[in-house]
Amino acid sequence: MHSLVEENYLKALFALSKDKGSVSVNDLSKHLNIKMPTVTNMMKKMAFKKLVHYKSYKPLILTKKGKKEAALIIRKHRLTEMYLVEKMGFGWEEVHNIAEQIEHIKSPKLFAKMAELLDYPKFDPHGTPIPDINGEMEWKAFVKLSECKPGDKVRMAAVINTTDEFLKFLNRREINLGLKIKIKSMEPFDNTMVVKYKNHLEETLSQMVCERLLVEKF
Amino acid sequence: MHSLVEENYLKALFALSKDKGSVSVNDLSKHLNIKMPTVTNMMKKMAFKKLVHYKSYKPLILTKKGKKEAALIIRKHRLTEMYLVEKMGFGWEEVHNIAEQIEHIKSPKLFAKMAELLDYPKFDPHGTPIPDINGEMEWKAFVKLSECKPGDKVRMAAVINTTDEFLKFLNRREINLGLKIKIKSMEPFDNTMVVKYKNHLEETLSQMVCERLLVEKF
DNA sequence: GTATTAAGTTAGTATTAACTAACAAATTAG
DNA sequence: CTAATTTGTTAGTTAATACTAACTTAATAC
Repeated sequence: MHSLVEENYLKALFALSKDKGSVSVNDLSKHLNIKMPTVTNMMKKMAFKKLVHYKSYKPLILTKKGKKEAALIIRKHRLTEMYLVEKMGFGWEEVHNIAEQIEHIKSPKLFAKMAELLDYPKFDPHGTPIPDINGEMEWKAFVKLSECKPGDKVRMAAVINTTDEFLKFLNRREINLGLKIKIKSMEPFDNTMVVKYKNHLEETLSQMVCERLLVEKF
Repeated sequence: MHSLVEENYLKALFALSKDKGSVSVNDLSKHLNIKMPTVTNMMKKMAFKKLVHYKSYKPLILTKKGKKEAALIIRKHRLTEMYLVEKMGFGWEEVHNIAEQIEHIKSPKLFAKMAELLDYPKFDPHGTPIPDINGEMEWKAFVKLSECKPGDKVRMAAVINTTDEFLKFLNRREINLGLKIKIKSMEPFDNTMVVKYKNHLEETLSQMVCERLLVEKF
């Protein structure tokens, strides 16, 4: 089994790679409040254990195994949070620290029981998915940006018909996977959308563009 | 705060010193499955922290502070066991390992909530006392059955050192918590006791058994 | 009351997971 | 395109907690 420390690295890698699919040593270092050399060393150790793909100076990428193990820790964390709130009467703001500790408990039975008592939830009350016992999450289906409504907050999930031209267009506007976008308005006559993201306070996207961007609502 | 490792030493010291008040390095070493030199070192460290009185070649004695900290860990252990059984539907045999881990969770709130949901129990279902938030236990009223005299009428209050074997033994004889027992006689040479209860008109209990049964006189 | 055995200690080593200092590679800016 | 900045790595150190081997003190046996 893995140490508590390795579990925390796994969790951080998983969380940070949500967006880009990979993580820099620097990001991980900052996120965990652990100096970079320590992170580098740990990555070598975890690479040896086949939890992460590691190449000097290259971004860190979780292996399939690493992703699954991370998901199982997230599962324990989310089940615990939900159990504490729904069954013990805690407030949502109180449970994070407790779950942060309980997620490391080695006892399949305990978490199986929590899941049972909570009726095998697939999402927590925030709508965040809870991985199942195999580490699989049920992502809500991706939708085209063109199908969203003003006010929606979404995250970039995929791009359809990725021509070079189109990717350059997206790059120029700093639109990339994982980007959080808020939809400000939509013109009904030509289906043009006005959106806001990062430091782009107002960006207009044509219907053609909006139909090629798949997003995840949150 | 103390490390998980120190907490385990505290707990072991507390458990082993129940009877004699002090513990040998050797006993502690065996109980924790840790070699003696390691124990010696740890005792010096814990003596520095005022958790244990340590003198070379002398028995180990918990300080007042050490006793309190140990009791608070026991409290967390017992509350957890009880919560798992009463509120989550676990069987008693399943909960020990889980409680062994959860007892190290740093969250006064979590255990306060467990205590609340269990109605601030002073004893677990085995009759074992649960230390309160100040580390104080209520077992003053109880005496060992072996310390009673013929003619005494007593009520079963708790069981010390509850191994599976011993619990089965008690079950076979229909001895359980709350049972009223009358002491008929005691053999002075081997301290065997003859007692009477329910429809058992004459039952003989060895000294070993009598020392493990805590009763309340009335 | 010495000899043997058991218990306890000292010294030195290993591993895990952190750190700092110094250097190297990659990226960004002018 | 070179210089400066940022990012990443190497090397060496530290603290906690374990170990073994060797030695000392205490307990027990005859």
